[in-house]
Amino acid sequence: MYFHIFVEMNWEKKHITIHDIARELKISASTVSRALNNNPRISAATRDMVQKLAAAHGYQPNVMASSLRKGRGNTVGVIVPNINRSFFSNIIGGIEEKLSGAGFNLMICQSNESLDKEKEALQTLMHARVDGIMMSLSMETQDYAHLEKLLNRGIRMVFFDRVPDTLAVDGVVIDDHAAAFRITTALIEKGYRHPAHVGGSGKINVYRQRKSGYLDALKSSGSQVIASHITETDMTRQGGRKAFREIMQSDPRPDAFICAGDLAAHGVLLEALKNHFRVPEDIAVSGFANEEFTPHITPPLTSVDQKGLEMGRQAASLFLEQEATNDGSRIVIEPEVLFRLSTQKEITLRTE
Amino acid sequence: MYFHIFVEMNWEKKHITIHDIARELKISASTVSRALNNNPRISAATRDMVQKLAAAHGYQPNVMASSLRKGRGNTVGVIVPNINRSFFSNIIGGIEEKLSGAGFNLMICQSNESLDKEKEALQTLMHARVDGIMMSLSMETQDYAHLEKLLNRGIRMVFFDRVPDTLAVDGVVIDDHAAAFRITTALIEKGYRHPAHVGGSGKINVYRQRKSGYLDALKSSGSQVIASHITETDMTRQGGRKAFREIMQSDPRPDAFICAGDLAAHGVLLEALKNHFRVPEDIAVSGFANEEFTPHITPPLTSVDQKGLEMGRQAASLFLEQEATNDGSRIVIEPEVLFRLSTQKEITLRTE
DNA sequence: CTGAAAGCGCTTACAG
DNA sequence: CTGAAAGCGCTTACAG
Repeated sequence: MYFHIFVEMNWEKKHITIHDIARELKISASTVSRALNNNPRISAATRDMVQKLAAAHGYQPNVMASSLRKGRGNTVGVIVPNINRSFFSNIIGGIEEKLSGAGFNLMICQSNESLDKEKEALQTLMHARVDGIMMSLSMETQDYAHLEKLLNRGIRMVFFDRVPDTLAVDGVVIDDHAAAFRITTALIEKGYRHPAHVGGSGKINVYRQRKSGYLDALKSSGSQVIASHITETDMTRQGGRKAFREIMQSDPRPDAFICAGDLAAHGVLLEALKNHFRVPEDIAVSGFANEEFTPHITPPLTSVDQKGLEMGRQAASLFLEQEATNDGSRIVIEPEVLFRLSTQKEITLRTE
Repeated sequence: MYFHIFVEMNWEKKHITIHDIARELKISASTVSRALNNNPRISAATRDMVQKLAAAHGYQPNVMASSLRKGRGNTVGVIVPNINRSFFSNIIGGIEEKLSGAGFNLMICQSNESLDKEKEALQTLMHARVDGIMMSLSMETQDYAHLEKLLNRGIRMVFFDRVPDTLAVDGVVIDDHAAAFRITTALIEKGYRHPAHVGGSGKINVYRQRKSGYLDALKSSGSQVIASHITETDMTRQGGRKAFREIMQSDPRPDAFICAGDLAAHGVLLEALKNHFRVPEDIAVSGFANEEFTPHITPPLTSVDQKGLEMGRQAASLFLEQEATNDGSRIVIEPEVLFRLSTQKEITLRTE
């Protein structure tokens, strides 16, 4: 009786190995290993026999052992600025979807927009012997020496959204320029005369793209570029409020704010309302990223769907297809502009 | 020359092992291993010598090898309903902070509030041979058989926020009852006569607690409990809108809505405004979870800070202290109610 | 098609 | 205080 219980507990606790299966089937562990891995040199009969017994015992390969032996762990590291922004968590969802199908696990790190934390995360991931790294740069990351070092060591890397522009690395981005261009053009067509631009740091590629999309739209519609209508800010609500106050000093005053981020756009919006401007009648506001809150504020905020899920999937595919070298291929995804009430000039007049 | 280059490349590519260090120092690999792990039986002199050389070479232990040998991987699995809710991402932040200090890595999975995905995640984590699991139940999880199985196998588990109430497991929760009690009491004191309650599924512990906090507050303030003022909904904006319409049918009408979630509260708020009620003058609305958007909508929404970071830290500490068995200890954290404009009755009268 | 053997890099009784 | 040896569970040339 006691013995029985003891055996049962062992059943529960002890993991079954290929040797257990081999012994039971009176074949070698090598054969079991091959059968389990669908090695073509194994007869169909033994393969099926092995796989059946393995399934019956609920055999699970010890990933540490196989990783150690194979020299790679089937894990990929992911670094995002922040996990709780819907854009990035969607990307992670897309990556996970593709990669877990291919048998990879994810190790997720946050840089919190800090270069030091980014380096730290890289450190951790290399330490964990990941098979590759998928990441988006932190805002602070201007210099790519730490990334080059890894690339030179032959580490597989794929970047998404925020890509080191001077490095020939694989990456997937959205067409930021097109999104900003489309918004700006649309607002001009709706009758807004002087769209302003609240951008992010010019050191960051995506923000440069958004700004140049805005500028090109002004030019191609024959509008004047007014220097005092263009500013840079950190992408916070506070930054947006400040940007609004500053830009509204200028003459002529703008009647639209194309913002490179949703938080800044929301700041602009709140400050505009606070100063008794009507949105969208007097002033239009648009953001970027389609954060969860954007459709639910008053008025709902025009923004850009950056296709995070899609981006994650594509980045993962790129990673899977990637050969030993990064050859600098770029996938560009079309963003979708979501026009909402905050840019809908004179809607009441429409019904006439 | 060529040879030199070859050597250099090897330097970059090949990971250095304890044997390399042993050879260079003319000692055994055992000693190197012990020195690196600060084994007290090693002389200070050799320890320092080894550690110095290891540092100089940038030695990094192969975690797969040590995991395989030790039979555990220094990884803990984390399952949350959803990674992009600020509450849960804060919890993850707290867990990471404590656990990475103790040398653990995190494997993060999302259940998406689905029991099936929760089981799948558990499967994945066991497969990866994690040393333990920290999790919050999915909304769908009513039956705990899958968890009991793991517990019986001796898997270390710590739960946070949504804890299986019939199992004697370690967990950390907030005092949901107290938060709901405090809000309800405060609203009654502010002059709201008939607070209604928009709750979540009664099958879930946290929602039961919030409801009973509401009920107890009514009782202790001598208010009447009106059955038609109490409803259950999924915690979406749509659910909140529907709940508002339903409850407003009843007689007497409520003049306040204590909601068990922020999205539902926002739905209530939007529907109230749409129907030309003034918030907070005619109707007060409060939420739960202090989601990012709550301070920024109009009017700002009273909500409850669930102390995610703190909860994550405490859960991680519990995990680290935990002996082989789950003994069912519960840590209860005090939430903080953040009163905002949405529950601020007759603020204009205040100034008289 | 199958097996015996070596080895991935570490840790840890065992011995001294 | 240190070393030789075994072994964690797998994979994979090598041999047949």
